[in-house]
Amino acid sequence: MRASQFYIKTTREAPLEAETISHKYLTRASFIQQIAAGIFSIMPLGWRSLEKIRHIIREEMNNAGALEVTMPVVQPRSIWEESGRADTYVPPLARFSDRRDRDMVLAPTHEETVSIMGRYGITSYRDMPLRLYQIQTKFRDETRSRGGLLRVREFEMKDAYSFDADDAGLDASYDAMAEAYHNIFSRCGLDAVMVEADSGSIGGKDSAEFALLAASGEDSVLICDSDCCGYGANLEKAEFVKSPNASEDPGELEKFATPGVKTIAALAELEDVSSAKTAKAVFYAIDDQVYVVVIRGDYEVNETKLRNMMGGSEPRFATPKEVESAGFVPGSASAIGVDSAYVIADDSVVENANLLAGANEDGHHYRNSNYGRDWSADHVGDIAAAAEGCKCARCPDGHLESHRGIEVGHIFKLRTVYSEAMNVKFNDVNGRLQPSYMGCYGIGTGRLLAAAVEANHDERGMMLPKSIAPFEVVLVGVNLHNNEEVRETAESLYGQLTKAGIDTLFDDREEAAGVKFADADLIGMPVRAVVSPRSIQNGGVEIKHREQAPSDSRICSASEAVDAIEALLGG
RNA sequence: CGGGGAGUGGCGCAGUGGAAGCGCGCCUGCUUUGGGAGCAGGAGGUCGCGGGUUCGACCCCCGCCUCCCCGACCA
Repeated sequence: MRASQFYIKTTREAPLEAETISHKYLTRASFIQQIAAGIFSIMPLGWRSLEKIRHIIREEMNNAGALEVTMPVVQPRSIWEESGRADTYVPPLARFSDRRDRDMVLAPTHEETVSIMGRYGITSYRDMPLRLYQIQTKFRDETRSRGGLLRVREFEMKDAYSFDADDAGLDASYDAMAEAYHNIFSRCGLDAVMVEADSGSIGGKDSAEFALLAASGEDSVLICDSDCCGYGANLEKAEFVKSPNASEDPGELEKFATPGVKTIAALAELEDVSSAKTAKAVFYAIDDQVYVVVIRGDYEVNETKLRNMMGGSEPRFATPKEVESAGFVPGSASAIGVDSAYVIADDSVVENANLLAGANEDGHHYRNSNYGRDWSADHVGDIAAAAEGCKCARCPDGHLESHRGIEVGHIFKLRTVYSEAMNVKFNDVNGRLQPSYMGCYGIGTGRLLAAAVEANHDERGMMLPKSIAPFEVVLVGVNLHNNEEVRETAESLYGQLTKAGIDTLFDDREEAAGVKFADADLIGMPVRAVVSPRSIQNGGVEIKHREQAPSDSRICSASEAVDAIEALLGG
């Protein structure tokens, strides 16, 4: 492609609203253009990168036995009523009425339509496995979009769905997809880690997300630092082994004055002990019932674990009013002596003796509170959030490292949630009607591109991996328009590169050399070849990799340039 | 939805109750060509929208819209 025939309009400055690196670079390099909050157009350069991503995805999906389809973005609301998600989907469905006043929605995902597609033809266990995928636009009316393409409202996603006759089949489909995902990310040059994830309120048993570790990520991911177990999970899901306090005999419950002490940190400091020697009480409302949640002072509550333990309803912080009317004194709260309270306890407070706890009296706490003797709970379990340094639950020596990650893919075992609701049923070997076992598998293509930029850039611009860069090579001509030898050499090299099947951008614009170099760095093609009076004087063509400094470039003769460039590209 | 910030040429920004400016970009010509060039001449703005105050509003007042950041939320 000749740059003079293409649409490249780079800018020196990014728009005011761009804050993340990927947003700035993708905008400055004219890959994307913002139209509204969380809504973008894709420009020719961005399109090329996305097209390469799509191509890789298609190949891997096809290899995994999935068939490509397209399902509508605009859907009748009635099918969402059938699945039961018309009113429960969060964020809210974007709705509108058509001219006949029918209720329509913009699809945020496609379980409903794929279920309809599946039930059309799946009548026997012999019809499965069936794996379908599409690369399609979604619209989610997020309460807040952010970070350029990292989190948007309208976006393109590859979503795949599997139908199987039983759990074993679902496991096989899920594993096939997980393998395809590993291949996709690796072929995109991205080091994405697969970590366990919570399956969310939609149910299902297993779920995993693929995260690209990057400081700008929204996700917290915990990964075991030991080589032996490979355990990783996102913050919502992460398990860990709690470190017990030194065991001691129960002491006598003793109330003491703690004027002005409102926090665990202050309490621990006053008594000169670790916060692990305290019991912390926090207040949640679940289905409008107020609970006091008691956890050891050095841990935080994991609301997802809490939700799952309590049956799936979303917990929220209780209001001060609710806390008071339940009989608690914030700052000095505990479950001790509040008989009417609903109590949830993390196992960390159950197993450790002689903790400092609130006395439910302003300015007072207890020493030596012990579970079972001084108070008890209605529910006990693991509701603690894992954090950096916690002991790994899967291996003896490992500890968890905390990372920020960008969620670029997510796979779920849905099982029969949708097939029951949407009536995707088949006759099994015994002739009995069974719901199909479904899975769903998503990759955000735009987010993948943005994540790749977040993970691969320097101060001059993007450094996209060759498999997804808009071009593999940029051929810069300097003095093309007034130097016959330069022009002939460059044109000839461009022809050879094209013939060799190397995706080349030939910068034949009438721009100053500095402009072309700056653009090449910003767009970040993996290899740069320069033909100029100087390079010819030095023996031919100057080549360098994007990751090399200009001073590390080298000269090769025009005849060996294609081979040298291929070598630099690496395979 | 709560908190904070911002809307002035394509982009980044300044600005004053009395004739809308600067840098970059853009157009023409000439000169240039190794890190976003030089000279000269040009084009381009409903100062977010609607009301109000005023002889006069980009500026002051009221209402609204939009965008960004933090939080909440995120099958």
